[in-house]
Amino acid sequence: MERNILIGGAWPYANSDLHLGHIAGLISGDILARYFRLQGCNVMFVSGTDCHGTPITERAKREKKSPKDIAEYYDKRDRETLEKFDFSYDLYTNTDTDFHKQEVMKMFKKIYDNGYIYEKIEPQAYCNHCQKFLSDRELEITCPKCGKATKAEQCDNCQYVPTIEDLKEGICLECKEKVVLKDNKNLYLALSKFQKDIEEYVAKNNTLWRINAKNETNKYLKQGLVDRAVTRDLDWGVDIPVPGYESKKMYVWIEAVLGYITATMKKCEELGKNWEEFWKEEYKPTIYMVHGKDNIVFHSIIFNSLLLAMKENYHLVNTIVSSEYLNINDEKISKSKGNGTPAIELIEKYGSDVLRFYLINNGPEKKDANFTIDALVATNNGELLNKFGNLVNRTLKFKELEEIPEGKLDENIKEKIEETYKLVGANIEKLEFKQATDIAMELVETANKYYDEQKPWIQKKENIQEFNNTIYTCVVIIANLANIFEPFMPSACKKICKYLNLQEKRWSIIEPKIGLKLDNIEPLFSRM
RNA sequence: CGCGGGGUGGAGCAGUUGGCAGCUCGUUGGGCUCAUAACCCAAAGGUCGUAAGUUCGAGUCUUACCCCCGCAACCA
Repeated sequence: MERNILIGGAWPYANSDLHLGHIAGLISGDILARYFRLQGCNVMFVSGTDCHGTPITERAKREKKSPKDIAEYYDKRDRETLEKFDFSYDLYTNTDTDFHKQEVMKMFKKIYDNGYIYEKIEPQAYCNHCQKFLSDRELEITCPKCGKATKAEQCDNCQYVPTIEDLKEGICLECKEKVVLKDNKNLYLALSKFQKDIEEYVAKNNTLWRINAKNETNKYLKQGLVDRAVTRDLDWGVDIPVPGYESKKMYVWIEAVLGYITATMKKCEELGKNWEEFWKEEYKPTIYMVHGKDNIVFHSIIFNSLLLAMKENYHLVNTIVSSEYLNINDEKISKSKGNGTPAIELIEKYGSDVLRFYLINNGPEKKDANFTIDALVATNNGELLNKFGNLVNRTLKFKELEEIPEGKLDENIKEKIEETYKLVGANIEKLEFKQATDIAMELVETANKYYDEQKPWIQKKENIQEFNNTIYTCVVIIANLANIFEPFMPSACKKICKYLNLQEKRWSIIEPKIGLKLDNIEPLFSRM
């Protein structure tokens, strides 16, 4: 039976350019999507730009623009970036579409009607001058414990978490006026009701999760799940479909994660497919969620709770593919350090294959990783160009070779190719992407070794049939490398497909057409 | 006892359930000339932070200790 695979890539936040760290995390999704497509699975790979939330409204205010302008600008930038990195999303949308908002409101209403969203009235800091309720981050207080000034979320200095009483003395960060406490009503998601369900779900499903996802999720479960406010006093976002909440918007994390579903619905509508194939229990889908480590609990706990709260037989997330962080030159990526070079600038300079390969082979798969230009150059010139690129070149551009000769595929090589498909596939499914690329590179090395042992430059003079066998065998290897490397370096693979006129892409051994003219062969990679 | 990550040949790293210590680069010597001076073979180089423990056997598990890195905000 055809497997239904849903892959959700984290939604980039529309308030700054994507940097290499984002790509390092998201690339896993594209590997999975491309691999499962080659396997012939029914794949849906979705993502989009997250247009809402306070950082965007704050930025808009600073730049004297509308939040919509900001969101639209970065939505466009992000699309461009991801496209240049050869991300193969079935749909990349954004949260500012009417479709998304309408569908999310329906889901929210359903959860409300099911009794998992409830109203709570509590005192909250209010600024009379700005005429609005302030979130803790918009409020400055003097820490009662250590006496220093701090934002009201948590003391910057001593980690003290302020109580509501402490906020009475706070001042509005925007206008510097003293605030008052005033009753405010908000809707809360009853996460506490799902404690048991989520515990059971995690215990049953986490065998394939990344370690960080297990640890982080268990940490929250151990502390006990706490209900979370899902309405915000903002004017930019998705409306609340409950009477009395006309002036508020939906908490961005609730709305954005539901985007995985709305995006699937949208794409399936276009294709005339049934979106439930990817989400409902009866279709036995496999659901992957791909993101950085700070996103873990939103996907493992909140998203799954929302799915349960709809009570519509949703299948829960199977696998949390959460990466660690990427450092640049041994430093954490941060705007103040100015080392978060937009990924789009790097891709324009270096191209997608080498950056993708580097991020997969040296990326933050299990622990924080480091990126340096020196290492990138080494990967490009050593691994890719000298080994892979050169194999293709020395074979297809063999002196005076004009077409793929009629030859016999070496039996040992055939076995090696078949084994490589098996092992690379198994490692991709285990989320061991680094290991997968290492095994794929082994086939390249085997090929170069075979080539040297056969000495085709001598065979050509002494035994033309042996020469043909050697070249043919190498061409077969190259053709199959175009499949095996497809999840990692689609652009180079596309070039090979063109050279060898390969029509069929699949996850098993293929043989190219004998007699095909070898024209216009260009190097796969260029020296840096 | 704040939280978390890490200490493996010259450098950068893998080592997934404990079973002869691997990879890339670099170094040294050799081979080849098809290929983007790329390819292939061989060699040198590690008491796996320290100490103790569990075990037939530990880089891998337990305990103690030493050292390095991150933890306002922006930020995956």
